[in-house]
Amino acid sequence: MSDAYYLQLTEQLRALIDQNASQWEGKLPAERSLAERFATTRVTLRQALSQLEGEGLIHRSNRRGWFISPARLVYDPTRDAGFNDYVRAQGRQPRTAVLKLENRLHPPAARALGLPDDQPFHHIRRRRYVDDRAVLVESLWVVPERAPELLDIYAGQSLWGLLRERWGHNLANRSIRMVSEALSSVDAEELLVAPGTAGLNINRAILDDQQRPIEYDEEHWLHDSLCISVELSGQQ
Amino acid sequence: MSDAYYLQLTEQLRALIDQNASQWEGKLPAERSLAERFATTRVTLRQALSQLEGEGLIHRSNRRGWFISPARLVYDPTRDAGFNDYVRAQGRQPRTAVLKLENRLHPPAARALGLPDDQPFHHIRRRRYVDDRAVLVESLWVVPERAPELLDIYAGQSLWGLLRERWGHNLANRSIRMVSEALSSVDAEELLVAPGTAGLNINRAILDDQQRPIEYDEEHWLHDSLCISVELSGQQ
DNA sequence: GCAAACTTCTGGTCTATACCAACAAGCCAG
DNA sequence: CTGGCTTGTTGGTATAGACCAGAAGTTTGC
Repeated sequence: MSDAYYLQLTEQLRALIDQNASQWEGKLPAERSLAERFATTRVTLRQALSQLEGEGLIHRSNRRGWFISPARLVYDPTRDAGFNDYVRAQGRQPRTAVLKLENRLHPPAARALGLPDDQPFHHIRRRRYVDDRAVLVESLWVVPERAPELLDIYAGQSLWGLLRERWGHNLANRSIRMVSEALSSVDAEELLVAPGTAGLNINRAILDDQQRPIEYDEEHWLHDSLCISVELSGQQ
Repeated sequence: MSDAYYLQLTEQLRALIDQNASQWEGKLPAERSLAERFATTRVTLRQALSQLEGEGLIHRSNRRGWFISPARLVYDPTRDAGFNDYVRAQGRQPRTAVLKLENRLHPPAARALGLPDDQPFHHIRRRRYVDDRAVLVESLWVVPERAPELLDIYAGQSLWGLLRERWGHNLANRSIRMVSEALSSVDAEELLVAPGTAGLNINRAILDDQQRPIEYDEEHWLHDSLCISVELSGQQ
C-alpha cells in the first residue's frame, strides 16, 4: 500500500495506540523508546507521529510528550448555545480561565463591526478547557457602550448570557469566518503546545436585532479538538 | 522574539517571498539553493517551509517544488450557489474534471441520509480547480431513484442545477460537518500533493422540501485554499 | 513535614550526509 | 516536427549523532 517506511510506521503506531490506549492512560511512551522499538531514528519516528497528529489522533503537549486525543467536540457556530452548555450537553466538563481584562483599540474588530479604527473596546482574553485540556484561546472585543461595567464584573461566566440578562441585548446577526492556521507563538504558548501547531481560527462579528454592533470574537482552536456541524432547514 | 533558528528562517523566507513573488512566478527556488543561501541544512530549511505551509502562505506540488499559494477562495457552505458560480463571482476560473462514474454501496452516505446500509448510490467522483490549481476532490452519492439516468448524462456540469432543472428537486435541508484532516494517499495523489498534507473534510447530507434524501457529498479541500464564511441573520 | 535544590529524562532543534524516484529538459532518431 | 530516450536536477525519505532547555522526579536542608 505504501512504500515509505514512515507511512508503514504510521499504521503500526495506529494499531499500537488502539491496543494500548487504556494502559498508557493517554500518554505515549517516550520518542526514544518508540524509535528503539521500531528500530528507526527519532527523526523518522517523529515524521510518523506528525502524520497521526495531522489526522487528529494524537497531539503533543509542549516538551511533555505525545498524548492520545480525546473525541472532537461538536460545535455549531451558528447556534446561540454558550460554550459551557454545549460542552456539558456532550457529557464533558468545560472550564474557562480569564487571561486578561483591559481596554484597548483593535482595528480588525472595528472593521468587522463597521466602526472607525479608533473605536476602543473592552478586551477579554480567555482560555477554555474541555475535560482539563486547553482547546482554545479567544479574544473578545466588546463595544463599551453596550456593556459599560463589563470589565469590573466579568469573571469567566457566559458572555452572551451577561449581554442578554444584564444589558438586555438580543443578538440577532452575525458573520462567521473560519480559516485553518498555524498557531502563533503567543497562542501556542497559552495552549501549551509547540509553535506552528495546526489550528483553526474562527472569527465572529455580532450585532443586535437593531443592527447595532455588539461584539467581535477571535477564537483559536486546536485543530484536532473540533468538529464543526451545522444544521440548516428551510427552502434554499 | 524567537529563539529557534527555523522560526527566524520562517520570517526571512516570508520577507523574501513578499519581495520576489512576482519574479519567481509563484515557484520558489530549489530547496538546496535556499538552504545554501541561508547557510543551513535542507532539514532545517524544510522545517521553516513547513511552517509557512501550515499558515497557508505556500504549498508544495508533489516532487515539483514549493509554490506561493493564491488567495483563499471564500466559500459559504450554507448557500446554494454552485462551485462554478462562486468561483467566478470572485473573479477566478473554475474547472471540473470527472474522475469516476459508477454505481456503488456506501454505508456512510446511507447512514447520513437515514437509509439502510445496502442502499446503492450513483457515485460521482470529481476534482475541481481554481485558476488551474486542483483545490479539492469530492465524492457525490446520489439516491438513484431521484436522478435515474444521472450517470449517462453527467459530464461535469453543476449537479445542483441538474437536480433542480431536470428532476425538479427543491433542496431544502442539509446538515454539514467540517473536520480538519490529513489527506489520505488516494486524495493526496489526485490533488498532486504529498500524502499527509493538511486538508479540510466537508460532508453534506441534502434532503428535499419533503424531507426525502437526495444526496450525500464528501469534499476534501486543500487546507490553504479555503476561507469559510457564513452570514446569518434573523433573531437567534 | 515541607519547600528548595539537584538530577535525570525527554522533547525540540540542528548538522551532515546519503540514496532513490520522479520530474524536466535536452538530445536523438525517425 | 514528433515521439521516445537519456541525463541532470530536485524533492522525499532516511540514518546517526549531538546539544539544549524544560519537565518531572528525587534528594537535600531547614
